[in-house]
Amino acid sequence: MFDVSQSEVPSWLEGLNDRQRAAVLHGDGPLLVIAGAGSGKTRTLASRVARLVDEGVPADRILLLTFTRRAAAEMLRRSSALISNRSVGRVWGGTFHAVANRLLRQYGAAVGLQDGFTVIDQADAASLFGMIRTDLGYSGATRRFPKKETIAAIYSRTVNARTPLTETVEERFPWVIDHVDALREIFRGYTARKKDHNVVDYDDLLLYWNALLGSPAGGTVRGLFDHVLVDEYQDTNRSQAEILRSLCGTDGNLTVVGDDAQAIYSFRGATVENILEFPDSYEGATVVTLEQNYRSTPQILATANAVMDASPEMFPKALWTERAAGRMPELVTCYDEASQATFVADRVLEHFEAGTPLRDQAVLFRTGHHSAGLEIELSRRNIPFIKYGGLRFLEAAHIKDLLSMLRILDNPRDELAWNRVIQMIPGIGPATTMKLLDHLDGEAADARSDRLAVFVTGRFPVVAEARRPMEELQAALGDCRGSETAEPGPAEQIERLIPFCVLTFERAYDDSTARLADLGQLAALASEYRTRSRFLTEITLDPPASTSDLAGPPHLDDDYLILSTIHSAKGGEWRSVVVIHAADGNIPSDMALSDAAGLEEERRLLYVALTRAKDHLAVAVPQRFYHKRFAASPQHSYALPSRFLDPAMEHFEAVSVGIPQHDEGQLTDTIGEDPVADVLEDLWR
DNA sequence: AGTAAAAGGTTTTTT
DNA sequence: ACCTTTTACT
Repeated sequence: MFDVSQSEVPSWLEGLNDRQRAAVLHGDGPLLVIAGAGSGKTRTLASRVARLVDEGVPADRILLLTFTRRAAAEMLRRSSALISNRSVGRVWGGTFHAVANRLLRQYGAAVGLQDGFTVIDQADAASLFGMIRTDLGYSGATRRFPKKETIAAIYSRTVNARTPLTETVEERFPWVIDHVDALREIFRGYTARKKDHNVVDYDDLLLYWNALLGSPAGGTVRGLFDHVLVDEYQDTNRSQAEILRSLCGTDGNLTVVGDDAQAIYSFRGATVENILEFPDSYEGATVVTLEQNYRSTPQILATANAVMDASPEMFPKALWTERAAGRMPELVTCYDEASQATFVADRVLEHFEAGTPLRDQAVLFRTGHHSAGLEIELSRRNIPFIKYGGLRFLEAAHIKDLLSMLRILDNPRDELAWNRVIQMIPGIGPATTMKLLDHLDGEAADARSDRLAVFVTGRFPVVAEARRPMEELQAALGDCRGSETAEPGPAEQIERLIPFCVLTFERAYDDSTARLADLGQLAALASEYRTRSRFLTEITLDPPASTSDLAGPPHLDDDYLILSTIHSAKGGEWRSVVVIHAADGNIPSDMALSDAAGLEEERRLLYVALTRAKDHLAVAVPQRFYHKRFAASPQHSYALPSRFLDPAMEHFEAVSVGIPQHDEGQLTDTIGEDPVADVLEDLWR
């Protein structure tokens, strides 16, 4: 089977174990690689791509689908390093969504998509749902109607999981069960509105790609690729599985790699059935299991395995390692969040002094805000850090303002963008905006033109305070549009729009200076793109990690600690990992307790977190934490370590931090943590 | 009539 | 700390 002679072992086979070699050398037909945590999955996939190219498959006929753009870039970089004479640069690499976008820009007409469509992100989708909800009169009339974000989540889940609306609501959103009929109406309106505005959302990208494969153009698209490789297959949803099946057929050259023990995206409609049922769906599929872990010490691996052993696993595998023994993982009981932050900062500096750069250390947590206290402590101590997950650059209101202006230029039918931009003008609210847009559309229809053209040349009676900003906006948009032949680059357009922001930010934001500075950052980012349209699409499909979270002294320069949600840490590995807020209620999250499947996913989440560590692992549990339910009266309560840690207790070394002597062992008897505060609370009650 | 300020309620995780 | 609804003010 291997006709590779000993004398000339290709570099893409060097240092691989037997299982990995089998995956790399697998010929045609479906291949499933079950790759346990740290089992050299990336390397194997990169080697396989290298082998294909080396053996003559044209690079641009290979499709590599990954979970993030970064992952694709990293894998292709490693592939390139493994082959000497040919380039791997033209491999189609990226997320399902990015590839769908690329294909639909070219072949979208076959499924009724119009040229120049705009891709909207989850937040935009939510805004659109908000508009429709108001238009249909569900805002004031009905009590306790779900928030627009919730509506968007229900929609997305229904579409991605392909479950009927009623079922989605019953199982996942039982508290809105009374509004199913209203939701149905809103969803219909949403679909129609997107078509009107020539916009597509994330879910549409997958739906249209799937539809494209079933259309007359399907054969052409299928014919583009000789090999398709998919990473993180356990986190694909039904739409994605259908796309692959349609793209490759049941006996095509499809390689999927994943680990059912690391499935953590079911909230997004991902279904672990995709990977579990792969051998049935693709008869004759070869299955390769990678079980040797190259990442973690035996102690860390034993801990993670103990957590996972309590869960029923469908693909049996036992991770093992040849690595030398290391230190026992620590279970750190902290008095409160403050002592947890102190512990983390101390520990990070300790490792740093001992030679582990900050970027080889990570702090992981369940939700974005769990790092808030730590971030303050790190800033105070001048430890630079960067945070992944949680709030993003793109989600900030002022960034959305500016991007909306670019979107108007790009797609004058983008209602969402128009609404946002026009309402930036002082003295103009929803009612005036609606009137203005209606007026524009009327004029545009008469003149057989678009509303942008009418807007930049027209004159509109507005209240005095709105006059100057309005004129500035018209002039700026006009300049950005340029002439038919010469349009300024995206960065220049942003610069041109800034004066308008100067006029409007003052009123809208109390920290307008900082926000204006961010726009400069955005321009810098945009300068790397040739066209505005490209810039807009790329930034919504692959949003940058936050920029302003950097702090710290110059001498540490490019080194920074990694803070990340566990979800965003997927695929990462660090020499030292600290998992914080590992209390029951956080992991598992209180909200996941209602069904068994949700609980299991939380367990896998913890497993993913623990298996990121190479040499050092610590799990911190603050005993006392504050509920800020209503900002008025913060209540504190006691937390226990995550229930998932119970079966792993013997693998941990117990450590306590910040617990006052007299408090130890009698926590349940404590009456009031802060008697003075309690007295005052009583007085104000 | 429409906008801006103030009060009131509030289920993570992300392409 | 944020978004939606209510109230006040132009």
